[in-house]
Amino acid sequence: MGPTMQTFSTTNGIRVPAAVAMRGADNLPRRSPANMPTGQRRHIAKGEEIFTEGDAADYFYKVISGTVRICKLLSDGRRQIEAFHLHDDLFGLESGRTHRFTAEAVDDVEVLAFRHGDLSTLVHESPALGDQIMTATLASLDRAHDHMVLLGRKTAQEKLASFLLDMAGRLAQTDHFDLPMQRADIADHLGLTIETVSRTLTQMTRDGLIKLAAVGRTIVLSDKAGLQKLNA
Amino acid sequence: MGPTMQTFSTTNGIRVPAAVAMRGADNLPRRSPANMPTGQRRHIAKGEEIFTEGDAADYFYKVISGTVRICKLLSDGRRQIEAFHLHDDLFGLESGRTHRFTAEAVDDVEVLAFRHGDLSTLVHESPALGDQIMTATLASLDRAHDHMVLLGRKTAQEKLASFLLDMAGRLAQTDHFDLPMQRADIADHLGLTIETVSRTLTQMTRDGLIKLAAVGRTIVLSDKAGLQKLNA
DNA sequence: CGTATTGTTGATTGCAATCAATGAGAGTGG
DNA sequence: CCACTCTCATTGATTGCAATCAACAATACG
Repeated sequence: MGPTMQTFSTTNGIRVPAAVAMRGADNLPRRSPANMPTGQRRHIAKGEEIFTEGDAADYFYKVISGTVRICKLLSDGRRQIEAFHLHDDLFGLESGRTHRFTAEAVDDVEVLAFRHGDLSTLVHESPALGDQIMTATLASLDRAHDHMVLLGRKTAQEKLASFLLDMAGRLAQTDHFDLPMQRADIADHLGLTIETVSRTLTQMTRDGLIKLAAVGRTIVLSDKAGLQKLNA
Repeated sequence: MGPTMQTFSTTNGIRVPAAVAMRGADNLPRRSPANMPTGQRRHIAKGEEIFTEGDAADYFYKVISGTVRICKLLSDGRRQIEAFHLHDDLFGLESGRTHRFTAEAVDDVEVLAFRHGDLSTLVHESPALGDQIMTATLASLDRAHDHMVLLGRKTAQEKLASFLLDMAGRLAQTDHFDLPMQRADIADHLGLTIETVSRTLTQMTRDGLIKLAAVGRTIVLSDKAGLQKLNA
């Protein structure tokens, strides 16, 4: 895990080769690296925001480590978390000049920041890179579509089953993992309240579907098949 | 309105110049038109499907006229309509080799079909076109994000206010328009039941927010400010 | 050790779903 | 042309899932 990784991430919704970020210059034939925009490393402390809705979209980002939440707020404070972004995910790409959502660090986060204005240049000079960003964006749209089904048509239990299976796939290869976010984040991602999240997890524990550590963040999927049955 | 239109559509979520579709060849310097993929006109009758989830993603499409609904189904028949696509909107672009959702004609529809495999070639040869498709896709992602807030965090009344204002903006410049889709489509788009859609529209009529024709499809927004107050 | 934050559990409410019936058109065929 | 059917929309009665209100427990933090 790290910036030197050159394989595709296959567990993330947005698949971008790490090489794109770190060795972008090498992808451009007959160009000196000096001409190239380079991802700029940035660290964001837990709870801090990376950008807010309405900010100028000067940069887009790629997650190196940690978890980023993308959210939108209604005027009265209701919040929807559109997505959590993990290692290798891209976020902050915009069609317009400003960011249409807020990005915050769920835990301590490291990202690479790319000048948004360079996107077009990058794509011009390396069509393969353009393809990959396009693919990543389409994959993100895919995930958004799946999440709309969840928000519009699934029950609380189904929402949590889907969420846990998704996070397990992205955070670890095993059925044993620690959630990086708190209940309020899960609730605002799934269109529920924290009470319902808590109650549903407790019920799933009673049903033998999962095991919850006393601490609350550690999850074991003890009946993956049972969870998958709730998923579709 | 037709294939000769060369201006941008500004009222749709996905903005693509019509010229891209119909005169793509002209955008490619020093290339014979014979080499170029051309949009293939297709007519789909009301209710027919354009492609189904799982189909090979051989083509992507651009709406010329009519309304297309994009949906996903759960195994037990619950349906989520991810989006309605109107004039000039692109749909059916995929990151993988198969379609991840179903596209159906809400009413009689005309589209242009483009070979999906040509996308990469097109973008290679005309970076400007690539930018535009990229922009259209990002705009689509934007709309998806807005819709997630609606599905996850808005009340039935707020959902319908948002929906009516959106459709008014896209279908007409006036506050008087005909909805192309039936109540079941609206319900499955907003994460509600047809009964709740009907009741809420009736209540909005009583509140003087809208006027409903006896036929049911014709809507007048009589208090746009009132609706906008419900929107955020 | 005291305080703030986060998570769990209980009691109750309320919004939208479900179940059910009726009405209004549109299309069909006798 | 008119019954007949089918689809679509509305309205009413009731239920039920998740939200809200409330208290408390557990953990982190200064």
